[in-house]
Amino acid sequence: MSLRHAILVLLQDQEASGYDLAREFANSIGLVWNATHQQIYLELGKLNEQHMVSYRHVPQEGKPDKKLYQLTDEGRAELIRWLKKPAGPARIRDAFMVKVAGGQLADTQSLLSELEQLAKQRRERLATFEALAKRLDDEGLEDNLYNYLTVRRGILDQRAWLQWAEEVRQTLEHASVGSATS
Amino acid sequence: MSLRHAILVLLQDQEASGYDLAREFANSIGLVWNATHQQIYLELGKLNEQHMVSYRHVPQEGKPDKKLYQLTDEGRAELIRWLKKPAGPARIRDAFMVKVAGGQLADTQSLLSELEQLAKQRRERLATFEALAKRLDDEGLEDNLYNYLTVRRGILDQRAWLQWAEEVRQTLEHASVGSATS
DNA sequence: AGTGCTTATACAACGGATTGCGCAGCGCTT
DNA sequence: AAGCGCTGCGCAATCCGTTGTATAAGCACT
Repeated sequence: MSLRHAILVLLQDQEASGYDLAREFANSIGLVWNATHQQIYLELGKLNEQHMVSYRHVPQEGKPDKKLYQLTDEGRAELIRWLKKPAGPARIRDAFMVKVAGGQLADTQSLLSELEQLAKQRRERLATFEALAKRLDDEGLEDNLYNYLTVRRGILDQRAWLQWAEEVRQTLEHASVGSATS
Repeated sequence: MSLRHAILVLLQDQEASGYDLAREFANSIGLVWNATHQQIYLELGKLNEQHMVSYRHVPQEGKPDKKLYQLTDEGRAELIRWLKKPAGPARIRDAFMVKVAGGQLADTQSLLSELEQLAKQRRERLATFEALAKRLDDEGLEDNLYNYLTVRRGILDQRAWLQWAEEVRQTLEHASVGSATS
């Protein structure tokens, strides 16, 4: 029930279009809360009706017009109210992990190749986050404290995942050498 | 769309009742895929209709009767089919992280106390997982390989989170000393 | 005696989320 | 010239998920 609050948090720093938000949900914030563009446009509509956000229409050439949304005082008040309440428990749906848990019935090779593919994505993300963390650090942490901490979470998460992936790789390669050498 | 497959994975090892599964979803598997009991009972009903699982009725005294479900050949086949397809992207909804991202507007002290509360839970989980990993190791990894790897994921995840929490604690305590000493 | 937890299953209602479709034009590649 | 991908918005249907409620009995605590 707090996609709305994730949006309000994003709008706290800068005004943005639905499309901008969708991109942020696909990258940075997406690691913590994901949403598709349909969901976002719908929620922006509701937030607007409830006077939590307002928008100005920006005509563009070559591209479709856009609506730049910003927080209203009421939106900011709602956000502050929400921040005071304890957060609900985190929910995850990680299909790959379910596959690992059921690994006995799976083909080890295809599991390993999927693992490698995911590891590649994680390495890229890690690089992005490390660059971003450095930039925020250079700009001065005082102004970017919470962004910095969020990015740090991303970094530690990627590293932990990659470390685990390395363990899995070694374990499964040994196991497959030991049992099923074609 | 793969709560069903998570259930099939759990039933792969042993027959279980809906209630048993609900407990597993609240603990081990819940870190990777969460579901409530209503969802589970509903899905078991559907899986039964589709002949992916079967059950035997077990009368009990003092407690309500239960249905012990097990995988059918068709269920196992479906699971194998699913394991071959690449897994969909992981989805997360972590409200606390959204709160951290919006931390500028929050009360630092209440954020820190919520952090400490979550850290406590994570430490407990970590201890449980470490004990479980040790037990699986003692029993022989060959038989428990995929369970072991899943538990390892849990361990590394808890450690990474706790490390981050420590960073946050230090950062925010310094910051609040620097700026807002009551 | 009353309250609340545990075991065990299940329905109903609502709201949130995913999927599919549609419009519209620009720029790049094949 | 056709196809693809990006920017940008949006509706509709359906599916998934959460919350509330119900039943039923035993056990522990107050």
